[in-house]
Amino acid sequence: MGRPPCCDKIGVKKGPWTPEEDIMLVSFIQEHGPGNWRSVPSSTGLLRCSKSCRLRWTNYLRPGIKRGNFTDHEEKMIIHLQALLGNRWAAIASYLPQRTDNDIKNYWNTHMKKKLKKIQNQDGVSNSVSEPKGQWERRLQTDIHLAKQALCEALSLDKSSSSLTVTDSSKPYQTQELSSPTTYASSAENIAKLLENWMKKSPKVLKSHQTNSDMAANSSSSTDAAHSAAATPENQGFDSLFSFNSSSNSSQSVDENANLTPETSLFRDENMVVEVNHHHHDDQNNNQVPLSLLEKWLFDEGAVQGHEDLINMSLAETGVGLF
DNA sequence: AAAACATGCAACCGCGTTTCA
DNA sequence: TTGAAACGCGGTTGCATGTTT
Repeated sequence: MGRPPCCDKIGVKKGPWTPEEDIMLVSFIQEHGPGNWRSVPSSTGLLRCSKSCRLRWTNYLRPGIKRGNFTDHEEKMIIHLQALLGNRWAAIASYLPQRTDNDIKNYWNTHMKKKLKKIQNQDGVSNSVSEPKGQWERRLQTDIHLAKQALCEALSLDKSSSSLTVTDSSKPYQTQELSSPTTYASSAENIAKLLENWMKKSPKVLKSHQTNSDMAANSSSSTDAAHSAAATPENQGFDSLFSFNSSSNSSQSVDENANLTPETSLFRDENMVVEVNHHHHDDQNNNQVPLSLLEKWLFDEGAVQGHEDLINMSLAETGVGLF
């Protein structure tokens, strides 16, 4: 008597997303912002469950995502953080703002496991990466540090009069701004790039998409639009479609987003932003009572150090010593 | 050239947690 | 207070692509 899968309803489409669907989803998010996923399928007409929409956005369409080619630094971060936190991919991803948890998980399961196994075989020592001794203690300590950091940043948020810039305390290395329609621009670039790649594939791909019965309703017009748009170097069709605020960064490629701006990093945790956006004043009013005690606790042990310090501490503690 | 096998990654599934009526 | 719905996360799968035989 398990829970029925949310996507088992009749008429809910599964499988790879088409460019048309991506456009529909991004268009909706441009207007309404991310979050409130349950209303997305009905509002957009997408034949997808809300879960699928959220996943597509967070793992693929969200601006600021860097794909492929993990750098040495990122790789080391992942190894150390995995040793420290275990398979808490979302937590690990919070230290790598341009990477999604799914991406990191995939990278770990494919590249890293292999690499580490190789290294372990070379050393002839069973390493502690998978489940190091005392991991629970380290995990607990890390969580405490993160919690302190979150509180610290919440306090500074409350104290600052600025309502434009907030920091998601659970997402290190990031700054965030209030959500506005203009911040969704780079999604268009993501899609444009996707479409380019999509069109580069053999025509059979296109054909397979077109023959999909689920697309029958709107294939004639939208597929043509995608085709013509992707067929031109400038993706003109989509330029017009995504003409909103494309001037500020339209020349950037997805990879160039590697230098994450506050604008793009906004999407690291959309719900949090929306939350802040809507309830910032409420927070200021409602959270004051317990903070004095928390402040005391925080500052008794000294100011919470920066994220770098946390990482360094964690890395020193892990003693993985792979590099 | 083609079959078999390996790899990488997007997407799905199940379940614990949170939210809300 | 409670139960249903939604959210979020980690594990897993399926398929397209690349490599080897």
